[in-house]
Amino acid sequence: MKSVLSPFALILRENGYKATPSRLSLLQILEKADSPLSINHIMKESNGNLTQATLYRALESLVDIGMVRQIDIGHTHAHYELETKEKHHHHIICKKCGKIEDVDICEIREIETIILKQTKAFALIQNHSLEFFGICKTCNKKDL
Amino acid sequence: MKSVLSPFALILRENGYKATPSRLSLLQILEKADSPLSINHIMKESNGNLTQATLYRALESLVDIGMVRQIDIGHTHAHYELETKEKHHHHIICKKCGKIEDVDICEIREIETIILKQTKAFALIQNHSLEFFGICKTCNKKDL
DNA sequence: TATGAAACGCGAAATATTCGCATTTAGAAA
DNA sequence: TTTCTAAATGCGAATATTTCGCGTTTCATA
Repeated sequence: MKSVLSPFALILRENGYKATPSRLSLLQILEKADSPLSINHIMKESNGNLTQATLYRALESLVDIGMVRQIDIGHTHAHYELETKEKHHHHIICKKCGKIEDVDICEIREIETIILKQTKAFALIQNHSLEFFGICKTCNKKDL
Repeated sequence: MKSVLSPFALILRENGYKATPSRLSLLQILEKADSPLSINHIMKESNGNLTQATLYRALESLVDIGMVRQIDIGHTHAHYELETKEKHHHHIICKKCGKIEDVDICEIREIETIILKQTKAFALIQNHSLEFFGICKTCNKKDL
């Protein structure tokens, strides 16, 4: 009886990584999330399926092959989000309360082409970060 | 004898912060730098003029009023750069060797206008992060 | 189903950042 | 100029975040 590989498992193998329970469980957690998650958040979600060291190592491999995106939302620790071609997006973060909203516009690919034409030193661009920081309407009202 | 205030000192005061030696010295270090600096780097440059705690606190205030920009170049610690209207720019970072080059194009202001029209939750955008990650030509050759 | 490289778990080490509190200081006010 | 006070600093310790070493387990290939 041959088991069917999940799409996630398939991608992992294609990239030379083993489809381990840790990685699959991490991917499932990220898949359910509707905003970038911190290490602590992921640990709690995992219900003991993930060790801290394993989580860091799993994230490293997934970021490496582009399945996961590491995001800096202005804290002293990173956040992580599933990266898919269809849902590629960025964020706007409220500096007061931390609220996060997705930003779907991304004309960065075009800018990347221009950059590669201008640069003398770089051969290729693999990815980019783009986040916006501001004040949400709720916090803005409170400040008057 | 009235002493003349430096431009940096003036901006600090306008924003309600004291123009202390720590802050001015930090600003001078950042002014001389040609790429975003880490805490360690700044500490070394400062030749004992800055304590670690003071440095973190100084950076916090300067980032707060927009004189300094905190930049994530994909390490586990932040980097800092002087922010000026005239020289606003972004970066492209080599994932292999860490080389950093400035990217001068920035059409993000226009995107910000669009975002504010689309969003229901956000009142204003104060700043943004945008960095590109890729491979420099030197590292790219080595990889063949 | 045996095998080896890759991944894991554990605990400790290394980094990075923040905090508490006593002391000093910038800058406003007298 | 001198006085005064909130703000800023220095020091050392605490906290938070990330990485590492190493013995054990497991995935995936043959």
